[in-house]
Amino acid sequence: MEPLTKRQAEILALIRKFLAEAGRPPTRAEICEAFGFSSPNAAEEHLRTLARKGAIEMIPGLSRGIRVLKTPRGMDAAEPGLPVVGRVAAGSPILAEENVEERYQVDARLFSPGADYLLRVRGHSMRDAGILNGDLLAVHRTSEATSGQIVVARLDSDVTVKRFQRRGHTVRLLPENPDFEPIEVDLRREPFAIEGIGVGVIRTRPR
Amino acid sequence: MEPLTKRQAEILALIRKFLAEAGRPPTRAEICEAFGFSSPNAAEEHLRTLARKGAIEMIPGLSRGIRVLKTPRGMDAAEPGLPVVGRVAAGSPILAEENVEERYQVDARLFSPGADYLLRVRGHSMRDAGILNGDLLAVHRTSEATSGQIVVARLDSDVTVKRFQRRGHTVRLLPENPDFEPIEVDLRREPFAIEGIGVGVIRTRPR
DNA sequence: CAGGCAACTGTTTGGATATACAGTATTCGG
DNA sequence: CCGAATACTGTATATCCAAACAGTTGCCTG
Repeated sequence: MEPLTKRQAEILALIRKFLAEAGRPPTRAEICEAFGFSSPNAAEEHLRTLARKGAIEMIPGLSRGIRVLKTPRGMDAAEPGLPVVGRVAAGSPILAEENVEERYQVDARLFSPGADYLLRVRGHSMRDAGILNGDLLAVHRTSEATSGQIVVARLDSDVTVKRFQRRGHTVRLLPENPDFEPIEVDLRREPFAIEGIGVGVIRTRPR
Repeated sequence: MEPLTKRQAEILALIRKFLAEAGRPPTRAEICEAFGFSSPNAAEEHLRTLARKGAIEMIPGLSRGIRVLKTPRGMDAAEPGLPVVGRVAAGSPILAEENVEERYQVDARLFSPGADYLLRVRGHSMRDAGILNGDLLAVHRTSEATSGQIVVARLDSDVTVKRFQRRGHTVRLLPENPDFEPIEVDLRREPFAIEGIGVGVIRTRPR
């Protein structure tokens, strides 16, 4: 998005505020009133500029036909909420369309660092970490992890959730359930990638 | 709010949908188009009825001057999201202002039945049910529970989370951790009330 | 069976709104 | 110093829109 001048940013902020408080986009006249303009054309030209720069969309002929488009960062404001990723097809990117089951609107402030998606956990290997079969793991996308963190890892073509431990060329993926065995990966010989780190859990039904 | 007829509920649903998808309230004409009406007066009369019944507000003279008012259950537009209840002061209602730490916007569709608030769980007595110290328990407000459900119960002036079991005049509150002892309550002699049932869990940091 | 209500059709009107056109002042890069 | 862009004033107008008025149909209730 092209950069906005200070005044243009003020206009955009007003549109957002109006939308949030009144539940409808402002008219040219209402923008004028808010800023003290005496001509509706002042508002009209600001709107045209904002539309040209990609900040808003104007629907011709409609009253209050203003739409605020995506926010500067976080390209995916068009699809609000966090995507729920189920079984990940072998070889496909984790957020590929085919893997997304649904989207849930969840407050970003809940997790830090912020969650990028929710992964539906299969199996009981993380039971003792309080992550049960069917739970949604809130995942922050990153390829870096430190020992002790819970990671979403990709092995060959399998995606798994385990506690991460690294020693030199060896990565150990530790389950949190004595019934399961740790996985050892030799980074020099086997494919391995971290898809993200666990930053939270959402369980949608009680146990 | 006065009950709506089927048709009126459809109109209200359309307004909500329009608002969510287009980002602005519909005009009379747009309502007509959506339902196949050939007279704007059909929409006008529906809107008047909805306004009279308290479902919407109409601002006279303004184009698209429709506001959807609070929905029947606990989520009013003024205070969006679910309140987080921390330590509950003895004797005070669980949702009293002083007990609410914060509010988080969380998609209502996540839980069924719907969650009314989030209770911050203290202690480890429900560890084996995957509810850890510091977790947020999503609670559906009700005073009824069936055996086996996880309940938020009030004993004397203490609020606790346990698995519910009832036998005649006796209620047993079962922890999910062998280090803790079950609590027995004789309903004829001791104060006891169910505040709600657990419908989900949110953990905001990994373990 | 009369009367009320829900759910429409059809028409009209004044005010609300978007939008074009004609100017003015200021700033800024070339 | 000139042209372009920003940031406005002021005026005008076709169209959008809310809202009123006059009917119709079917259903339910007393």
